[in-house]
Amino acid sequence: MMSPDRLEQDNRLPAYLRLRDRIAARVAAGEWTAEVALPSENVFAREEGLSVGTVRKALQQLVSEGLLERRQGAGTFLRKPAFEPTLFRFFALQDADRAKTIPVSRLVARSLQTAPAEVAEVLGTADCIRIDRLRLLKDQPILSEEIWLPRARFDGIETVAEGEIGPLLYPFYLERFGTFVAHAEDEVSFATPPAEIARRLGLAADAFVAVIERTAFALDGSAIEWRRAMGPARSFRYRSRIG
Amino acid sequence: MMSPDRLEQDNRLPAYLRLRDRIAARVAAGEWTAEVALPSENVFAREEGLSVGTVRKALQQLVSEGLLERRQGAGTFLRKPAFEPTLFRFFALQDADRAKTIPVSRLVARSLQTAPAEVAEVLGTADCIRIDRLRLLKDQPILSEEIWLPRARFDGIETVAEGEIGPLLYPFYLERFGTFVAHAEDEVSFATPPAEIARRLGLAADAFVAVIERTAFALDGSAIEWRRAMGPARSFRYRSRIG
DNA sequence: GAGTGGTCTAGACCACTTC
DNA sequence: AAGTGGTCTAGACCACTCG
Repeated sequence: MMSPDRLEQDNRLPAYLRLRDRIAARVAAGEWTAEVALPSENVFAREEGLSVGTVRKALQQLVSEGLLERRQGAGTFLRKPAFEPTLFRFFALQDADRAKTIPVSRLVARSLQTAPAEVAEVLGTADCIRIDRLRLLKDQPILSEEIWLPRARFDGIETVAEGEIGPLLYPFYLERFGTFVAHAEDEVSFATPPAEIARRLGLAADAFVAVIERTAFALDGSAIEWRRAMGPARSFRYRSRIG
Repeated sequence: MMSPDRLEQDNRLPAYLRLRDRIAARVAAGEWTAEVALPSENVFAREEGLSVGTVRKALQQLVSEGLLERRQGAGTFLRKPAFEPTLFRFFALQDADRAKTIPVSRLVARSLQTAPAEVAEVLGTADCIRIDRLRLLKDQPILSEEIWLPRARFDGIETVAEGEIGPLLYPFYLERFGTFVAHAEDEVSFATPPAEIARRLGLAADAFVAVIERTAFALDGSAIEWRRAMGPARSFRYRSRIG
């Protein structure tokens, strides 16, 4: 209707799923940036030539995926902080105030690299960007991260000024590359760190670290990020909700 | 309609939520045990005096909560193995076949106890049953668990024959006490174990263990179980899906 | 008070499973 | 062929937010 030139995949998916994708794309394109309301159900229904019930179903899909939030009487809004909460689950928030003290991020290195086989298999390509990042809480290094991104999707991120990126990567992915992280899979384990990592974290050579390996996925289910984070085992806490 | 003597809480919740609770209660009561279909949408609608759309919404709630599953053309079914998958996330399945080798469970001790303050606060009572359990894979102890249950809900579980309980507790909670574990919150950390636990696990005194502290919740959101599990850190893997 | 999302109804047609 | 759940429509009324 609106843009038949960019029809994407119209392979007979239900109307509410196709609408979901269309709205997600417009969100990613930055059409309704801040905390401004999206069009109402009725407006969407008229514009898209669908019934209100179908529009509602599409919107609620996006709510359940964390992209939007709806407030009765007020409207439908972006949920920019989406996924932020999950970033706090790594750290031992043993501060007196376990407030939202976002750890400071310091980019140690960024470069184009050929991903190791394990990573390339997950991301579907070996043509990658690697980011090494150190995260600190109160000047104490608490996490050393190694992040792999497919170059096709994140081209140029290796040269973006560090100040532009901010402490949280997922909001930046959305704003800059239109890529929304819909879900992720984590795997936590325990190991002795490589010497280089131990040094970065200020640990003894025979210390132990917790290891979090994460694969992040876009709305369409494709893997868009692989990362491995290591932090001192003693102060490590990982929170998770099941079910 | 059917049993007005047990009206529970009719505090003006939406009809579809009240129906959800009614169906969940009947499931818990064992009304449709095996892999037999539940009544169809139309039957429920007629019986409950609601429209099909409302019945559908209640059923889909239960699907999203993991109690039921629906198959187009076939019907609506119980999902007994609910929550089983999450029980495998603890273990390093480094076997050649990473099949569903359920670890063997051995009950070490069961007794009525006053719960420590930390646990009592979560469960809402200090009048508890404590279960100590050891889990083994190929005769190797891999997890030592300390489980706290509110006595009001699980009275008698401390004397049930061990053979009746089986290796998985959550299905047993459902079958015996009508308590469905709807979700849980885990917290993973690493520590040096108490001497007693180290001994049970066959570890050196200065070894590291992974610690999983879990609170499990019923459908109505009340906490029904607290447990702490410890296992050798080196062979530990914890998988989690976010979002 | 106008507009929003939340609930609920009463249908229709379709895709699928089962017999 | 009959019955099931999945999609979609076109309304209704309500609870809530906001100007």
